[in-house]
Amino acid sequence: MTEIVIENVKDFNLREIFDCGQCFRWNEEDDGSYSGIAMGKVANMRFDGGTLVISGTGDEALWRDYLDLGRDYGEIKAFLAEKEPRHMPPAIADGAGIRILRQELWETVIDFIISQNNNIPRIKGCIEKLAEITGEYAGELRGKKYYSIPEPEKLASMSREDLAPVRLGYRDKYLIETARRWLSLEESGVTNMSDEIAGLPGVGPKVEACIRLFGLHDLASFPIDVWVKRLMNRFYGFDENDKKGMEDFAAEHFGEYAGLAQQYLFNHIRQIDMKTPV
DNA sequence: TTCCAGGTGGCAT
DNA sequence: ATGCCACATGGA
Repeated sequence: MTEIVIENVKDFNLREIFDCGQCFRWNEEDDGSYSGIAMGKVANMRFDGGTLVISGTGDEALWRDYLDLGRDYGEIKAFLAEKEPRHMPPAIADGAGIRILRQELWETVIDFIISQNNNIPRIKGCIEKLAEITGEYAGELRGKKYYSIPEPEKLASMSREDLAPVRLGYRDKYLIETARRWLSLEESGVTNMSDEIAGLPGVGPKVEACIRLFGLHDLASFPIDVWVKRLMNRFYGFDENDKKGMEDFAAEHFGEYAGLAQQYLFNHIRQIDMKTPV
């Protein structure tokens, strides 16, 4: 059990990073630290006064990359607040420690196919159960066993009956078909999967945008879901079905960091509506 | 009971 | 190109 200590970490908050809907496999412990699994490595993270302590498996380089510690988020926040001074500053203040993780592509494909027409607690439950019955055992931490997300080969070999305990609903067939498509793409020599995301079964415009943002770290990608429609209406006056208008606005005002802007705003409006339900 | 959740695919205009 | 609607599941 190694312990990694990283000091002088800025623009960083574990809850805002792990509980903002970009990932689904990290959970808060009673002591305020977070435990979870990524890239097959199990770890616990605690953060206090600019010092990040990571215990478990995986080396420092791996976690630095995953947490995107090489990027200056302060610079991006200043850029966004300057480009859109009306609602961006309070949104940034609400989630000043948000970062976009560098997650594995295949996992985000699985995650966001499951996310469609679903809510975050149930998405987490489905992914947990999927890993438990189809993934590889990855280790134990604080009395809890962790399992990795199944590889495409594994998932492609499963039937809907096999996946029934995961309670995926109608999404089970999308996962299986996507795994099979993924395999055949690999077998036909496709190396750049980023061109193949659109067109996978169960992947429409919104899921594709999430995969680009969270799985390919394309910070310009701007996913539009029910919450974003709500906020674009409330903050900027858009009709809720004017997706094109919202995309143009995001590109114009948030530019290459539209996806990060989306995360600040998404987090912000959820904070508001959780506290004061309409 | 009905509505909703980080929507998509299929089918009808 | 745009507008409906069924789709599984579980919590409010």
